[in-house]
Amino acid sequence: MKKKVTLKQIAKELDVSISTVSKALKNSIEISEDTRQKVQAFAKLYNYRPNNIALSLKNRKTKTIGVIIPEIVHHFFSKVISGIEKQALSRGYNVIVGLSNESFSNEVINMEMLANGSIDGFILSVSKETMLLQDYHHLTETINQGMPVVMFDRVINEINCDKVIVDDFEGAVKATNKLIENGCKNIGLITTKDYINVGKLRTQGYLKALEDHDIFPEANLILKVDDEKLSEENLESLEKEIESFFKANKSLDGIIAVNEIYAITAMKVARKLKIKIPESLQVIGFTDGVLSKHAVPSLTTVSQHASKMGEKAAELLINNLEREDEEDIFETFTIQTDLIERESTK
Amino acid sequence: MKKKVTLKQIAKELDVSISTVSKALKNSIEISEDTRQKVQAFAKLYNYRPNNIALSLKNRKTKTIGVIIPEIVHHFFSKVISGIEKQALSRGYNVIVGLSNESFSNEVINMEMLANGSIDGFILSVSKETMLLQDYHHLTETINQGMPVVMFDRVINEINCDKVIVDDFEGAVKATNKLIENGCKNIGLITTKDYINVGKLRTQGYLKALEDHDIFPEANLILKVDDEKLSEENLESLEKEIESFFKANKSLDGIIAVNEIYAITAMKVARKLKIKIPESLQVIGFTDGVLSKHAVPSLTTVSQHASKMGEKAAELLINNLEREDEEDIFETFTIQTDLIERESTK
DNA sequence: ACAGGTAACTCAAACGTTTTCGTGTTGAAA
DNA sequence: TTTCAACACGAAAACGTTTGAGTTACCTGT
Repeated sequence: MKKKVTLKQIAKELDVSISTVSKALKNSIEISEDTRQKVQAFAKLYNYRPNNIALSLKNRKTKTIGVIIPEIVHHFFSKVISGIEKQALSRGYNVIVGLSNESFSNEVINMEMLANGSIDGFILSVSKETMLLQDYHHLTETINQGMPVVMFDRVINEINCDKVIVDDFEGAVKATNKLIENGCKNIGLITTKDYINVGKLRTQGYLKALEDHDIFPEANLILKVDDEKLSEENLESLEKEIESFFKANKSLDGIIAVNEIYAITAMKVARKLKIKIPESLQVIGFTDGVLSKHAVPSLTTVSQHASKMGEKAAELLINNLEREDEEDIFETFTIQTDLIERESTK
Repeated sequence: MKKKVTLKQIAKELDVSISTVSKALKNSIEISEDTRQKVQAFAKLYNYRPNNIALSLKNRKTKTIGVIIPEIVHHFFSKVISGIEKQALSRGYNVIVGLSNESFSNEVINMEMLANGSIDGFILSVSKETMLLQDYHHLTETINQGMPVVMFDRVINEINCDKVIVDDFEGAVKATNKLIENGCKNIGLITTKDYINVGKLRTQGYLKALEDHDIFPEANLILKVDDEKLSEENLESLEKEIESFFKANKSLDGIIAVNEIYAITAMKVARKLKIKIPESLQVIGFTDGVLSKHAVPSLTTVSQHASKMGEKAAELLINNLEREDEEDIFETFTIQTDLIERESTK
C-alpha cells in the first residue's frame, strides 16, 4: 500500500527544494532541462497528483458545486442532476449532492454544511416546507456571504439570483389548446394546492387557453388534490378522489394533469370506469418521465427538458464563478416546453 | 456582502493571538473565562464557522464520500443514493456524485478527479463497459493507495474490498417458485447477455427453481436480449423481439423478467396479443420501481431494497474510515429480496 | 528574597500547494 | 580584475486550522 506522494517527498528524494519540484512539474523555464526531466520522470513513476484540498485552500476555490434538491428518487430531479453533472464535468467541476427531503430544516442543515468552504456555489430547488414557511434566511445569508446561487424550477422571486424556470404557463396553454383543437368540450384539470408555484402557473395557463377560446371555466372541472396524495402510500385515496371527480363530471372529455402520477392515475380510473382513452377521454400530463412512455396507452405529456435545465443552471453558475468583474447582474432563463404526443390524445 | 470571517480576523479585531481565539471557541480551560466569553460573543456576532477545507487539509480527511454510478436517471440507483445520503448525513458526511454513463473512461476520469484528496472513500457500482473490458486498474490503484472502496450491486469478485450485493439468485428462485406454485407449467425467462453479473445470477436462480421441481429447462424459453435494447430509443425492437418470443412459444404461462422494462414490455406485448394477465400469463419482474407500481395490471416484482443497499454501503464505508486499527477484513453483505405480489400474478 | 507553581497567553509547526523574491554561481564583456 | 547579466535554484509566505511547547507575569510558601 503506497500512500499518495507529495511534493515534499519528491523533493527530499531528489535532494532539491519543494519549489524546484513544483516548478519543474509546471515546466517552468526557471528550471534546467536536466532537473525538469528528472523530476517529471520521478513524479510519473510515483504517480504524483497534486492534492486537491491543498489547492482548494490556496486558491480559495474548490471547483465543486453544491446541489440541493428536495428528492432524488424522482425522474425530474435526477434528470436535472444528470444535466448539471454533464456540464460540470466538462468544465472540470465536481458535484456534491444534498437532499432536503422536502424539509426546511434539512435544507438549512445541508446548506450550512456545504457553505463553509466545501463548495464554490449552489444550485438548488427549495423544499415544499420552505415555500410554505416562506423563511429564506439561509438563502439570503449564503448570497450575502458572496456565494453565488442558482435556483431552478421551484424558485423564489424575492431572492436575487440567477434562475432557471420552466415555462409552465405556456406549457399548460399548449396542452389545453391541443385538447381544444382535438375537439374536447369539457376539459378538466387535476392540479395541486396553490402554494406550489408550478401548480399555480399551470392552472393559470389552463385558464388562459380556455379564455382564449371563449370557454367559460367551470370551478367543478378543477380538482385541487391535497399534495400529501403524491406520497407513494396514499395512492388509493388519490384514486378515490379522482374517481368521484369523474363520476361528478360525466361530460369530461379531456384532462390536463399537472404531473405524471395524477395523469397515470386518471387513466387508471378511466379504465376502471370503462372510459375509453383517447376515444372518449383524452389525457395530457406534465413531466416526461418513464411512466408516460411506458403507460398503456402511452401518455401525451408536456416535456420540461429537465436535463437541459440542469445544464443551463450549471452553466449560469460556473459562468458567474469564473467571471472576473464582480457585477451582479442576475438572469432568469426560461426553458420552453414541448408537447410530446402519444396515444392518450387523438 | 460580508465575506466569511476567519480566526485571524477575529484575533486581530480582539487583539489576541489566533491560538487564543481557536482555544476560546473550543472552551479550552487554558483561556480565561473573560476572554472566552468575549471571543465567543464576537464569533457568534460575525457568524464564524470553521473553514472545512482548512480542516480537511489539517486532519487529512474530508468527511466526504464519493459515489460513482453508471446512471442517475434510474430508479434503482437514485434509491441507492438516497440511502447513502441518509446514512452519510446522519454521520456528518457529505456525498459527492460522479456519473460514468456506463463508460469505462468516464468512470476512470471521475475516480481520478476525486481520488486526489477530495474524498475519504468510494462507493461504486461499475459501468457495463468496465465489466466487459475487465480492466480494473483504477480500482486496484485506488485501493492500494489506502483509500477504502465499497462496491455495490455490480461488484467484481477479484477486487478485495467491502461489497453489498442483492441476493439475485435467491430472488429469482423465489419468483420462479411462486409461478410454479401458482400453476405455471411453461415459465419463460427474459434476461440479458451473460456478462452482466446480475443477469447471470437471476438466470441461475430461475434454473435452480425449475430443477428443484423436476422441470426440465428448455433453451427456447430463455430469451437473452441484447443489452442495447434497454436504451430508451430501442423500445420498439425490444417489443418485436419479445413478440416473436411469445409467438414462438404459445404455451408460455409465466414470465420472469430480470428488470422492470422487460417485464413491462412483456405485458404490453401480451396485451397486444390478447393474452390475459394474470389469467393466462403471469409476470414477475425485478427492481421495484415506479413502473411496477403504476402499471396496469400492477406488476408483481422482486424488490431489491435499493435504499437499504445504499445505507449499508455507506455504513460499511464509514465504519471502515473511522476504525482505528488498520485491519483490512472485508465483508460482503447480502441484501435479501422480497417478492412484492401485485396484480400480474394470481 | 527567591524557588516553584500556575493562570493565561503566544509561538510555531504542520497539512500540501503555488509563487514572489531573493541568492549564489558562472561566464563574458569591459 | 572588476562588473553584470543570465541561469538555476532555494527560502518563505500564504491559504485557515489545531495543538504541543514555550513564555510571561503574578502569587504562594518558606
